[in-house]
Amino acid sequence: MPSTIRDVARAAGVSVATVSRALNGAQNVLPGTRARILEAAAELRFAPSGAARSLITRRTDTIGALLPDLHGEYFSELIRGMDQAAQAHGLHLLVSSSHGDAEAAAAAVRAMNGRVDGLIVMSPHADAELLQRNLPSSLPAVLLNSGLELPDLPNFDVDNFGGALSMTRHLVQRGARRIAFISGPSGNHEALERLRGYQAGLPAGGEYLVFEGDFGEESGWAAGSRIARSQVRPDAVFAANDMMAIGCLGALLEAGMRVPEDLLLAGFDDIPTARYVTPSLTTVRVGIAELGRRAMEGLIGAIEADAAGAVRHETVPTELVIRKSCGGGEASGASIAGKPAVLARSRS
Amino acid sequence: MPSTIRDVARAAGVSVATVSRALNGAQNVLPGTRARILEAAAELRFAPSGAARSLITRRTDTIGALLPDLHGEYFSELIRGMDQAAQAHGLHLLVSSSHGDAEAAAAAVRAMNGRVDGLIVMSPHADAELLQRNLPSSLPAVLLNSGLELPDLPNFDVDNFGGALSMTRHLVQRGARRIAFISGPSGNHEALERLRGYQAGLPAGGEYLVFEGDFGEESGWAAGSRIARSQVRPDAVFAANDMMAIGCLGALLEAGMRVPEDLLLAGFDDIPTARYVTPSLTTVRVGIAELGRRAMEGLIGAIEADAAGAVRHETVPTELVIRKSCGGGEASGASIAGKPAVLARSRS
DNA sequence: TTCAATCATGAAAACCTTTTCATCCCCCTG
DNA sequence: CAGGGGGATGAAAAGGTTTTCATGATTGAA
Repeated sequence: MPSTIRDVARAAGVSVATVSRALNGAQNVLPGTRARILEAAAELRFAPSGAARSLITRRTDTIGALLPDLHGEYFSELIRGMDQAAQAHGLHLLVSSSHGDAEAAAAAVRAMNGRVDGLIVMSPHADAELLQRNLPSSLPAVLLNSGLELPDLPNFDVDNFGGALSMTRHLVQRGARRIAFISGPSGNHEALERLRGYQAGLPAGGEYLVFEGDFGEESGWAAGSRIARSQVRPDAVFAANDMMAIGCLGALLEAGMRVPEDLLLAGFDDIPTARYVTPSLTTVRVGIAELGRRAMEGLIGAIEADAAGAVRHETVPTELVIRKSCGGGEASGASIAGKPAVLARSRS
Repeated sequence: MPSTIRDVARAAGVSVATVSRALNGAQNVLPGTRARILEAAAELRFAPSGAARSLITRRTDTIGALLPDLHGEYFSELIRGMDQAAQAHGLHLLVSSSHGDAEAAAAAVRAMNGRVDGLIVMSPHADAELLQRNLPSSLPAVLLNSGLELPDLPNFDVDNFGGALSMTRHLVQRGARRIAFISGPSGNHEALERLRGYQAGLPAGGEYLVFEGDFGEESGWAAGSRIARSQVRPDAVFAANDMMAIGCLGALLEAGMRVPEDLLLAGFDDIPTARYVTPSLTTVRVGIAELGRRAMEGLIGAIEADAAGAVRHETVPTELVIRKSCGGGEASGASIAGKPAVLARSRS
């Protein structure tokens, strides 16, 4: 059994109140007393029980993050950004993931009660009604990439539309006339925004040419095969994320096509791998860690302000990263160790 | 203010004890009573306070993970594996990272007291003495990749030695005579084990040829440049991790060398990117998620057994993944969407 | 019909800390 | 010298839940 504040008090010959004061750095305790207490605490290896403390304090110094998944570089970066901001404020991070259905998501939300001071929610199942029903009214929360416009919950997302728009225009500027788009899963909000951006970026009269994908590498490969075989080949392919672009690249190369000579190729996200494929992949950089950091900062702000006149909606800008797959960018060698080049910054 | 069990009791016209019983699924409560309570709880959006509950229960249903960093695919995978196992047991995951020095690591350990039921520690600063001093004696813990042999703490690590040994032998078998090794940071336990494996795998009289690295891409590039310029060039390079191998590859290609025609190349870890570089990278696959999962399972076992006659030390085996950078493996196209081929499995 | 046993329910303790309020001592000032 | 003020300390309440023990009722058996 771990030692309690009582044990320390007894050992130091003072009351528990004094121990609490000494340990929490209150000034009104005599230096001698404090020294005695500190020594006793160290001796007994005392560490206050977080549970008891948060029960009375009503603070847990912990932020919960509800994520749909933990797979891949995207979430790694997201967690890193969130943790960084949390750490800067002396907070811990409690992650909860893979709640496959709405029921599990609701349970996850409820399970956070009394364990966290605030919640970052990123879940396809977290619709307005579910949140309203399960989120304890007193628990501050922010949404991530939700696509929801809730009156009482701030939302943080990426400028998917603006990024896709810039990229499409860039491809046009590079001389592409027929630009194909490999879409993400149809229900996905981010995928839809990127599709909208592509559409908006096409020149007047430009052909709208969409292949369905699901953000997975395989679906990119499938689309690539179809593109390679098509009668009138597009002269550029823009995939809604990097993994599909990479899959597509594999199919194109296998079909004997050359990138970027025969076809320009672009992705979205700028996952680390994008720099290392051959040819290196032109893409839209999303500050994923930055997104996580901002969401965390926003949440912390909401917690502290309490009566939050805070930000309601924040969109993280994107950057075009031009590499060899669309004929631009760095030399082959440099592309491996070099930093990504920044061409344009989307509207924020 | 969130509603408490008291509010529910009042609303349902019963005592708090009965509410507690009903909500926790005890059998000794009349169906009618239970229904009334459930309804009242839903109405009030009641969710029990985790803090209060763990105070009395002495369980938090949370496992803490102390990590040195969150950067890169390695930790993403590790967290995923840990979370997967935790979730399977209905536990949450509390991550804590980037404690730069021993002091911060100690503080992080102490901060976990009363917040978690167990601790997974992976920290270069967590030496035996620090742990002994700061780990509450009652808190179950396991070590990850520590290189420490502590009598009372189970340790989980990867078979770094065996993996490096297999890879070195494989290179020899492919005909390599002069095999260079790019090492990891000198203080790092894993790096040392891999170096040992390389050394052990060299044929009798084989030349010991080590370039210093630090696990970063840049250091791999630097080593690659030196190798390309060297008088008597090695005919194979084995890097202690994939990032250095990739950096090395860039330098070699820039120097006009061909891989694998002029030089075989191999890495260690099998990070996702390894499949996508050109030529695809031969490497040693480490089941990172598997490692995380096992550590978590081991910890949970220790918690439940309590008087743990449990596993003291577990080493996760590695697999050789043969790709094109050493002249073997899949065709170029298939290497992008295909699964990694497994050649050999290291001793466990 | 009566006694015992079973079972649902309630009262209250326990978990461990922080914090308020009261107490006490000492020192300073009038 | 007396009174007051300030500062260190202690006693006790509060926080929300689970759990033990007691109580009362209902049911079954003798």
